[in-house]
Parts: sequence; structure tokens; C-alpha cells
Amino acid sequence: MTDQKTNTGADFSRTDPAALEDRIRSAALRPTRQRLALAELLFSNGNRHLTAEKLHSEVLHSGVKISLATIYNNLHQFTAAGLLREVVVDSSKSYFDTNVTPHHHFFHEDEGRLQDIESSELTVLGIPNLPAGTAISSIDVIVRLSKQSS
Amino acid sequence: MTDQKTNTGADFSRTDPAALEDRIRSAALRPTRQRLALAELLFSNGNRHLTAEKLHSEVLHSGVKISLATIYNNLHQFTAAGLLREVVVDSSKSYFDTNVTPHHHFFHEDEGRLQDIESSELTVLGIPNLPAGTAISSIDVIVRLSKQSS
DNA sequence: TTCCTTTTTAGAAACATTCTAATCTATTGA
DNA sequence: TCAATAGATTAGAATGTTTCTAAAAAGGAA
Ligand SMILES: [Mn+2]
Ligand SMILES: [Mn+2]
Ligand SMILES: [Zn+2]
Ligand SMILES: [Zn+2]
Repeated sequence: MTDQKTNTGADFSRTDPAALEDRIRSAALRPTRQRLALAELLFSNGNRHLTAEKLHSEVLHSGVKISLATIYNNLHQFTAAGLLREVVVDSSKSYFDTNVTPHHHFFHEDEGRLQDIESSELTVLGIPNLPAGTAISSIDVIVRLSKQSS
Repeated sequence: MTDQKTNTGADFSRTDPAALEDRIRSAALRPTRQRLALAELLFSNGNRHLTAEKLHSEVLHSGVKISLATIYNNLHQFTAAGLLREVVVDSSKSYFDTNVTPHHHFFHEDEGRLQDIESSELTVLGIPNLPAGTAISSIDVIVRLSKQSS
């Protein structure tokens, strides 16, 4: 299991504004006020797993007014640029993950919370031959956790 | 990988009406016209992976008129009774699986289609120690497949 | 600045799913 | 056989998440 602050590349835990701006520019996106506020929440606090609504409420609480449409636009643009990945664990809402390296998850069902399991720890053995004409896009392991029955 | 008709218990591929009725009764549910029509589609055609909408359109095409609310009611009742399990692979809709034994999946992303991988074939090694106070509810492995890049 | 493109936005729309509350049906046992 | 009752079905409204629309605002190149 990884530490909450571990990241593959540089440590963005205390990223200065200029670095965030570079990160956005390198994705061929303009560093708008809204995008900078989102990038700060997403990329300056270690690895995170967030829904659109959670990110929206965080950014509003931080004092920046952003519409929900902009949250979705940017989550998708960041995902397309490889700065985020989408994790499917719930059939009603999407989670976005700031850890874009291959890894797996614990999912705390009662809290709706994801927790990383590093690829170096967990191994999947015995994947059958792939159906003809297909290639692996990703391998997702979700270990669903419930509260221990007393 | 399992054959499409393989099932853990009896073979329900050509289940007679009386057996379907028993199956429903043993779940403490009444064998209504609607429930029997759904059970026939679900449990007399090998292992299946269906969305509510797909099941609805199949049952309508078979000539039985059932409301979508009833489809959902019954999918959830069958799931609660252990006759179905829900598989989360898409953040916008739910899939219901007639194979309730522990197993994993290929997911054909382009077609939105699930395919079983038997537990006897695929192994997950190295699950970290569980967070305190939690227990494993299930382990879901999804191997996402895209069309092979030519 | 000017011009062009990207971005943001409010609100409408779409979509899957659940809820409501009325009607209908299966079961039971008098 | 037939009430009585609990369970099941239904249409349509409501919900929650996500996407779309179209107009206004802002960024960036020159
Ligand atoms: Mn999406
Ligand atoms: Mn459900
Ligand atoms: Zn993660
Ligand atoms: Zn399956």
C-alpha cells in the first residue's frame, strides 16, 4: 500500500503556482483562474480520489466560484491529457484519480472511499488468452471492503 | 475462461416452467406472470450479463408487456436472493450477472459486453493487510479490452 | 489594441434509476 | 369458493449525475 503522499514523478504536495501553471500549459490548456484553482486542489495535496461533486464543493469552500459544468469540462480535459484517470467503482458516479500510474484499489463501500494498492504489491496471474482482435486497455482490481461484522 | 453454458449448479439451459417456478418460490417470491417471463430469459439461457434496458427490450420482444419499474424491482429482488449479482464496469449503468459464483471479467469496451473469467484461471496475489475494522466483501478483476490497434 | 480561439457559464436536456400511490393479483384459510 | 391480506405491478413523477447548448467572458498571439 502506498503512502498518501507518494507519487511517481515529482512531489506536488507543495507545488508553487508557477509549477501548476506549467503543468496546465504542458497539457495545451490555458491557465485560467478556474483551472488553477482546480489544479491546486487536485495536484498539491498528494494522491486523491474525487468525484465531481466533491471537487466542486471543495473549490467553492476555498472561495472560488466555479460552475459544475466547468468542473466536468476540466476533469475530462485533465483525463484526456493524462493528468487524471477515471476509476469505475460505483454505478452511479465517477471517481477521478490523481495517481495515473498503474495501480489497484481498496474501496470502502460504506464511506464511498478509494485507497490505493500499488502495482508492486498486488499481482494478477493467469489472465486467459485474449479474444481475437482485442488488446488489454487496463486491468482494474477492486478489493471491496465492508465494515467488519462484530 | 468458461464456456457460455457452464454453471456451478444444475444446468438451467433448458429449464422447464416448473423448475423456474420452484426457483422463484425458493426465493420467497410469488411466481407471477412477469417474474416467470424474466426468470425464463435470465435462467434458461446459460450465463448472462444484462442491463435493465436490455432485459426490458428482450422481454417486450418476447411478447410479454412488463414495465421498466418491474424490471428493476425484480433485478434487485433476485440479487437480494442471491440469484443474480451486480457487476460495476460502467459508471452510467448497471450490469446484472446470472453467474453468482466468484469469478472475474473481460469487458469489451467498444461493445459494452462482459465475458467471464473463471476464478480457477485467474489469481490475485499480494493483497495488502486490510485496514483495521474492515473485511473483504468481494474482489473484482476487470480486464478491459479495446479493439486491437491495426 | 485587435482578432481569434478557448473557456466559462446558466440553464435545459438527457439518461438511468428510484419513488409514489393507485390498482391488481396470488395466496390462504374460513 | 371467496374474502381478506400481503405482495406485485404500473404509469408517471421525481431524483441524481452527467452532458449539451448557446451566449458571454477571458486568454494569447501579433
Ligand atoms: Mn466521463
Ligand atoms: Mn442498484
Ligand atoms: Zn488510485
Ligand atoms: Zn460474469
